[in-house]
Amino acid sequence: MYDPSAIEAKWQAAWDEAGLFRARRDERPKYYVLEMFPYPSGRIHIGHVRNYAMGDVIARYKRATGHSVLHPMGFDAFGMPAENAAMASGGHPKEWTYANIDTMVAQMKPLGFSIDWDRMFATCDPEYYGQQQALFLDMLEAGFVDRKKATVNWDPVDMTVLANEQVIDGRGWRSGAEVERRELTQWFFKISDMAEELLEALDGLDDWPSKVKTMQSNWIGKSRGLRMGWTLTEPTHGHEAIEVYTTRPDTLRGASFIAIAPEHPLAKALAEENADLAAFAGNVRKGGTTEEALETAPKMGFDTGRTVESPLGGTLPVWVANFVLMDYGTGAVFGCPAHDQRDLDFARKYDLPVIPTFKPEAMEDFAIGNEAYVPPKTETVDWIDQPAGIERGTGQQAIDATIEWAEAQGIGKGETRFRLRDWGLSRQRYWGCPIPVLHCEACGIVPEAKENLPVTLPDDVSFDVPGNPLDRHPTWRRAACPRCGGEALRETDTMDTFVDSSWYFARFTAPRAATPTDRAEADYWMNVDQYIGGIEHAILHLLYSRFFARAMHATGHLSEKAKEPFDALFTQGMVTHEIYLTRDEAGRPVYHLPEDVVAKPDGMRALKDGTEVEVFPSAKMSKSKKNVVDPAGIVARFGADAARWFVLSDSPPERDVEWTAAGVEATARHLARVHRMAEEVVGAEDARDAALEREVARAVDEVTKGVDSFGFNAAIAKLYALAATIQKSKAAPGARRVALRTMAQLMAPFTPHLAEEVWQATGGTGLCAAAPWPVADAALLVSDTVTLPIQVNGKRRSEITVAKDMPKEEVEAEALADPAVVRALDGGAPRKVIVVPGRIVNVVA
RNA sequence: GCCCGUGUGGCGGAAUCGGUAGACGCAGCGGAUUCAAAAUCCGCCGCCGCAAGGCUUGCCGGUUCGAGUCCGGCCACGGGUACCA
Repeated sequence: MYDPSAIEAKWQAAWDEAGLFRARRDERPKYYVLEMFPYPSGRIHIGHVRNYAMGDVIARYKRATGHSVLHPMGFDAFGMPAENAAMASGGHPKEWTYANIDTMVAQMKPLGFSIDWDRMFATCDPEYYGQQQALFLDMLEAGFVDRKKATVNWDPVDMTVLANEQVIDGRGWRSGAEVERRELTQWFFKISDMAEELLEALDGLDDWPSKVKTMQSNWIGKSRGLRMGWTLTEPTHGHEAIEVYTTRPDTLRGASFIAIAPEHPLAKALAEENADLAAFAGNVRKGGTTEEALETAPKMGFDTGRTVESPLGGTLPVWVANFVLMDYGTGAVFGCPAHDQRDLDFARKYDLPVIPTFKPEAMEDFAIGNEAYVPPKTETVDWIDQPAGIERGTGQQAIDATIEWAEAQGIGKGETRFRLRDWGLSRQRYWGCPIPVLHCEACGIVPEAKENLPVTLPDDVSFDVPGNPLDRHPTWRRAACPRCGGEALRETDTMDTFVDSSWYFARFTAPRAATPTDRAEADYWMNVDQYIGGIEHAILHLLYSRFFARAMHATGHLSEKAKEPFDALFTQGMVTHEIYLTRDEAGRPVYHLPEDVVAKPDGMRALKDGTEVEVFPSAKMSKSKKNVVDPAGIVARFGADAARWFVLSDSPPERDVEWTAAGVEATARHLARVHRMAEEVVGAEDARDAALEREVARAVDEVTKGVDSFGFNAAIAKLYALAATIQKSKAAPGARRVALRTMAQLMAPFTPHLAEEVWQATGGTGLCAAAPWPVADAALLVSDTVTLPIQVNGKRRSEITVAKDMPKEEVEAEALADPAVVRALDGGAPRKVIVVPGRIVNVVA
């Protein structure tokens, strides 16, 4: 009888006792596998199970192939939800967070992951964030840190800064007030200084998904363009010209206006004497700071009445426009409506000229309607009075030629720019790592002395009023200036939680060290050989970690090779589930948990009262839609092995997987079958069977390849097939016993507890988790015949089985003699016969 | 808006290099066992068609002896968009 609850606890205790999962530096090659650590939201969900099951497959497999494995776990424990919980129910973020961590660890341990729990930490442990402060001070000293203005979401009613997700349709989530953009002085990491290096090093990341590299490359956004000054017809407020940067200098002749950001110094100066412009600027400041909000906002402009001289003759009007951002380039652009949709919309709205500078190759009648003409820069077009003299050529040729021309004319200068902006790390929040600096009246901004670290968060805070509790704390801010000893005030900004997650992988190599890293440990364990996490982290987290690893190398905390900290990256998909809902009297949706719904012949019904339930297609599990599955319940009913096997079985790891009750039940049935098969051969003497040995060898080969290449679903499919083969085999019990023993090893990364049970029942020595991975006998994998499909005109008509090394001519003759082929040819002679050895035959009639 | 993905039977999905589309699993159907049921075991199972055969990988077009796979255009859905993590 297969009883997961009994065997799983037993084997977990056995592994613990053997200390199998404690990472040790020894003579074996090391392997560091890491899953992105979780946020302690309350309980683990089935998506976590899938993520850690994948890492555990790798960890157990690598251990079996003779590696010394580091497989740690921790918690990304600072962040907004803890403060939100404190606001909602009056607790303290610290208590909430640590209680959640306890719950989640208690949920994870029964799943049997081969984690070195001794290394666990949370980023909100003073031991961790104190080292983060030390790291920050080293980075400050090394010139990686800056202080400058940044734009934030300001809630004018709550008088507080809002996160982007707290801005809903341009309004504050609590106050409902219209949010406005406001500039604050903030701390920054100078990641943009590293843009070129972060871009170029992507090339070396051979084991990263190319989509992630493409996304990062686009995010960094290297571009070559032209920077030029447009002379104001009349100098004003100390401005003689407007500096503009453009990546499309080839469209210079089509420029019909200059647009500057509302925060541009010239716009600000003009607004001081023009109430209408000031009102306009105030108006366009409304709304959130996200790129999406800015890009999709209706385009608005204000004509300043000023003009600039065009280097090509004539003058252009100067507008203030909401779609020009001070953070990008110079805060000013020229508008070329003919070849930019945004500029065209703007020009149509405000009746500005639309001047084409090129048209499709060899086209006579060409006019711009309400759609800008924007062909790829690689397409050849005909140019109209192009200043650099191009007549027919690609956009890229014209861009290069125009930059050269502009430099020769002294109009402007070619310039390489990056889209990547510096990383603003200041947060006006309590539950984060305090930035360890002081503001001293005498000395200015002074770094805290390292011996005073950690700068810990005060516990006596309240969340009944909006804003940062550190700001209003009666005593916490006051401290002695480390330089002059006088009175100083602590910085009350805390760090972005992305800082916490940008070096935790390094800390795992020596989680209790008195410095951020212990170089001997870090040099041994780094890099992370396999990193596994969600695609949602493709850009920010991974880019910030790459930056941090470089900064940590520069400050002596990591070696040269760790500058790219993640050798291989795998991005896994989500676990989804159907959504069940009924309606209340007012027609509002009422969501139901999967366990509260039952399938009846005529559809889904609510368990409580039998009401008919509407079923919506699977979507990412979310608490609000109640389409969540709690792993604790699954483990209790079906066992950890069933949960682990199922989340990996049905879908390729990089894709989403749909959780279904039927699926996990089928898994449980299969695992029970395997258990039964092992019981049947207990006590048999080992025996041999050629057919079984061949099948086992094939399974070893395919499962190994599957595990090596993240084809977990394919490996599991093969394990299903192997179980069926063994079950149906007429071979002696002893031969099945041998086959099952190897199958236990192949199953061990997926269902480690059941594997131990089968291993023991079939006479395996010691723990299966400690046994070396099986190797397939190459001689058993080859076959001397091959079956070839035969196509006629690309359609499959027949197949033939021939010797593997049969010459092409003989294969062709045999194929043409095939009755089905003769019939398909209908007496006609083949025009051509294509024989792809070992693959296919195609007869062209 | 912009960047990156994904789209294959009733369902989840397979097809590692351009070479038999639908492995494996679910659901369904038929049978064995059983007094009966559960459990278990065996078999069938893309669509249309009595059959021969035809059709079929989101839609439209292209390259090729041959396209789920490569190219172009569209549609839908998902991720990211710098203060959610």
